[in-house]
Amino acid sequence: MSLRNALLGLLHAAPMNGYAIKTLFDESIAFIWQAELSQIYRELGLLERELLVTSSIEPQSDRPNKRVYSITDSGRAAFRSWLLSVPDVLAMPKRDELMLRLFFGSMAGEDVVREELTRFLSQIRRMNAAVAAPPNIAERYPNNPLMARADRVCREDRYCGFLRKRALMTSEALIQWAESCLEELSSKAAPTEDGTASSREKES
Amino acid sequence: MSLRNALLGLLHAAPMNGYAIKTLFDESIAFIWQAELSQIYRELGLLERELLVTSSIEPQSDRPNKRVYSITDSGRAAFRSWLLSVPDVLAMPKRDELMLRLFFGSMAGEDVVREELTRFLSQIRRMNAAVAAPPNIAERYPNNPLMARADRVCREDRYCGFLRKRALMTSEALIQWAESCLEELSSKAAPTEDGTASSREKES
DNA sequence: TTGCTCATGTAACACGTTACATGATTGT
DNA sequence: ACAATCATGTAACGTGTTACATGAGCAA
Repeated sequence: MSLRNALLGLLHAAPMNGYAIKTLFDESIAFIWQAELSQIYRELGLLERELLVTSSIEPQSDRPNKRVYSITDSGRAAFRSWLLSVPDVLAMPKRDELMLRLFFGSMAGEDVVREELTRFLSQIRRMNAAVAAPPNIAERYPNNPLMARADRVCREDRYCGFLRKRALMTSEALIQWAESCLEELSSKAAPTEDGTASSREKES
Repeated sequence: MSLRNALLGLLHAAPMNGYAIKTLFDESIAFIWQAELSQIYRELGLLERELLVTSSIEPQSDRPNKRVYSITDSGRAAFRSWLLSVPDVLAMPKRDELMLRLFFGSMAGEDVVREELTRFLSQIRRMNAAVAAPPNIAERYPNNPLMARADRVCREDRYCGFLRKRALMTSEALIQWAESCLEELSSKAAPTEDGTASSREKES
């Protein structure tokens, strides 16, 4: 139900075609929600069938025609009713492959775990930097007024500020965590000169 | 691909029936991975068809019979190859309903956002407490040696320690974040005596 | 000429959720 | 009497991913 409401929420601001929505997802709310183009097209089709949006073809000469979607009154109503009804559970369950891998870490061995943590760390550092100093989106899409507007609105919006802060705080916590794990791996069991205790031990 | 490897990993330790696996998921790795019973049964069926596990019926008199699954050699091989091949991307994309709701916070209004943050906070505090002082699982399943063993192994395992630490650090960061958001909501815009600036503003 | 951007879509598959059916035993 | 636990499963639906097809214009 969330992708559909993301779409309705974006269409609430302005009529858009699927491709533009995908760009918005990727550029402005990538760390909140993301979706594949095929998924967006499918969901837009469903929304149209349910009369929550309507579409019309906007012809273009040099480029492929656009199918531009607009939200309807019942779409607005559906979005509002989703937005205003607070769900009971807001702490979402986690399914994270790295965690699963770590859970079986003693079977994987120290080297593999170190490699995984190192990669994870560099990826989180990159996204932390991207959130701390967000690139100017408007500059990169000079002929796209939607992007410029979305960028400006989000920079000023109080709740978008909350989201940036959350991304910053969690990524910093994860950086600290991964660093501390790597330190512990280096400090203990690094020198295994004698053959008694190697990194991987078999379970009973 | 991850659920199947979670199953193979658990069966690596001991043969088990679907229901017991579900219990393990819920009690010991709930904050790492979770799955519905129907999903587990389906995946076990697929694994059996692909000869990565085998099953046999263990008759019981007073309770329904058990279908106990064991991992095969090719299952062990498949698990190992998954475990040892480090994927490129380890920082998983987030799809979090609360974040999406916050993104549209100015349309939802301050009261709704406050309610959402408050609920989120209490849920995260609860899970933080559960990780900080994990309940004794072995006590609650006195006739289940698998649970007792899983509990003991996980308490001693270095990588399970990493996982607990991660859950602690991220939940603490989220608690701080939600508290700071609620504070900001209370401090600013709490007294709106004059009608000039209300909490919700319409977009242009 | 190779590949990127813009643009729309289909098909198949993988993974996750919800509801339902069945039925004995045990605890409140 | 009612609910929970133990136990296995099916069916339908919802959501996310990957691969493919098509095609013009533009830049290195």
